[in-house]
Order: sequence, then C-alpha cells, then structure tokens
Amino acid sequence: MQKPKIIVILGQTATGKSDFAVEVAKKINGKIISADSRQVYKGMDLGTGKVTKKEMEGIPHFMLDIVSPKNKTFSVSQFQKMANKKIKEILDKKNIPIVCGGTGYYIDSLINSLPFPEVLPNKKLRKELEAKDTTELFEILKKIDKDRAKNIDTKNRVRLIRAIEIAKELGKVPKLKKTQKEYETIKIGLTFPDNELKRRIYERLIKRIKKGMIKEVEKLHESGVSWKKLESFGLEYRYVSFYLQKKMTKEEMIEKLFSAIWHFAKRQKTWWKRDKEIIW
RNA sequence: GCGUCGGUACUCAAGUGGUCAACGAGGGCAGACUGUAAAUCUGCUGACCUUAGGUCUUCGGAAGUUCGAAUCUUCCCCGGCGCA
Repeated sequence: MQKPKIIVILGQTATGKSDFAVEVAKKINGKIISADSRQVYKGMDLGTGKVTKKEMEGIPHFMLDIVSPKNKTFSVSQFQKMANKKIKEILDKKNIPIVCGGTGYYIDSLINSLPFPEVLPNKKLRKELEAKDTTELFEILKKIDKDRAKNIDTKNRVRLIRAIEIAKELGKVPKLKKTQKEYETIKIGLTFPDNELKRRIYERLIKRIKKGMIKEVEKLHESGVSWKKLESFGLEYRYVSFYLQKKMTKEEMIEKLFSAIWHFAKRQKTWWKRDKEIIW
C-alpha cells in the first residue's frame, strides 16, 4: 500500500515559511498544518509571527489558537495527536497537507511517528523533584531505571524529572524503537546566509515592536497569564516581560532579545543539520 | 606640570610573586534532545602537535630584580580623575 504524501516546509525563524506555505498551498490545493510550539496559543500573535487572516489568503490553517496560554500547558504529544487527526481529515478530502513550522521536535513527532510514553505530567511529583538538586535527581533515576540513567543528560533537570516521572509509573522508561513512518514526506527547507538572516530577524523585531508587541504581552498578563508563565514561553514573551517588570530597559530588551532569537535560530539549524532528506 | 587610579585574551572582567594559557560572564563555534522543545542541557574557545598529554608565545611597551613575574622596581606610551 502506498503511504499518503505530505509536504513539510521548515526552516529557521524569519525565513518566510508562512508566506511560502500559502503560495504552495494555492498551487496544489493544499491545507496548512502549523508546527509551531507557540502559535498554538490564543492571543500570542505578534510575538510568534502568526499569520493573519488576510495573509492566509483563504487557505485553511490548523493548529493555531487551539489552547489558552493561561493555565493549560501544551505538549508535543498533544500536538502529535491533534495534528495527526487533522492530517487524516485533510487526506480524506483529497487535499494535500502542508506541515509548516519552525519547531523541529513537533515536525518530527508527526513525520517520524515518535512514540511518547503514555504518562501524564504529575504536578505533585514534579514539584517534589523540583526541590532536589540535580545530582540527587540523577541518583533517584539511577536507582529506578539504570538503563535510562546510562544515556540521559545527567545535568538536565527537565529531562531527569520527566524520566523519573515515567519510570515511576511504568517501572522504566521504554526503549526507543524505530517506528513505521505513516507518511511519505517531501521536506523543503528555507534558509538564508547568517548575515542576512540576522538582518531579517532584527528588522522583523523592530517591526513587531512598532505593531504593538509590547502591548500584546501586557494584555496577556492583564488577562491572567503570570509573568513566570510568560517568561517560560521564551524569546519575545520572556524579554518583553522582563521589560514590563522593569527588569531591563527597552534598549536592553531589544539587544538581549535579538541575541536570544539569533541563538534560537542557530539551535534550529543544529536540529535540522542531521536530516539529510531536507531539500534546502 | 605634579599627584593619583588604571591599561589582562573577541568584549566585559577577576587575579596582585610559584598551584596561571590565566576565575567568571558575554560573544563565537560545535553538539544533545523518550509529553516544558521559542524550553532545557553539554563541550570547546592563545598558537602548534591527531586526543591524554606535551611544546611554544601571551597580561600597554622596554629594561631590570628574582631560582621563578600578569603580579615587585625603573623609565616610556595611552586613558580616567584631582590639583595647578
């Protein structure tokens, strides 16, 4: 049986993925699945560079504005489930799904059918573990799951905590195994030379501020999203929050934020470097 | 002109006789990624030798003191401040 085909458009931030995806969609009767870990949140628009209704040019977009940033936390696993459902719906209607976004992990969760252990976040346990120091966490993991302890990042608390969480419930963290890929994919990567990308990032940042990005973050906070939460979203939400709390000046915010976005872009590059299927 | 404080690697900055190629931070480079992924985390970052390790050249410049100097002395150059 032939696998259904999907198109993936990926690339570093500020490379013009969204516009390109719309162009492609128009030509081939496609529908767009956004793969962006921050655009899923309602009210986070300017800061995430979410496409506007007008920019969509009538092409349906999915996985945008599906959860409130207020209390719920979103995760890859949820993304995977919801997006897969959408992809199937699109395929059923004989349209071509175009997955477009900058979150490598989210994209891979779809096209590589990454298996996620069915263990929900355990708030109480996490809080408990949060209080312990990192070596202690590692010791705990070593005790309950030697195998996972062997190859985990011993200094990465986030990973350690999650691993313990899984191991406590399942006895051990399941071995990662190769899964059958569900789709046949064409991966198109958008890229720019570093200097040019830097320029684009900077110009876009200034433009976003002019358009009211600071106000957007302020509004989110007023509507009940805590500073802590906003800071955890990273980049624009983190640094604008710092500024709004008077932890830095506006100039400092722009400088630090620009640098952070650039670092993020480099991390994205690292993620995709190993994927030889991408047509750049 | 006199006095005074300072000049350290790409940047900021610690060190103030040996343990110093020199703490730390930023930046740069490379990388990881099992339900937070715009998050989280790691390694390298004077030169040369393939790594361990070794060799060499560095702390404004020059000359000294010393077994040994980024650290002490003298002179010079540059900057801040004070007095003239």
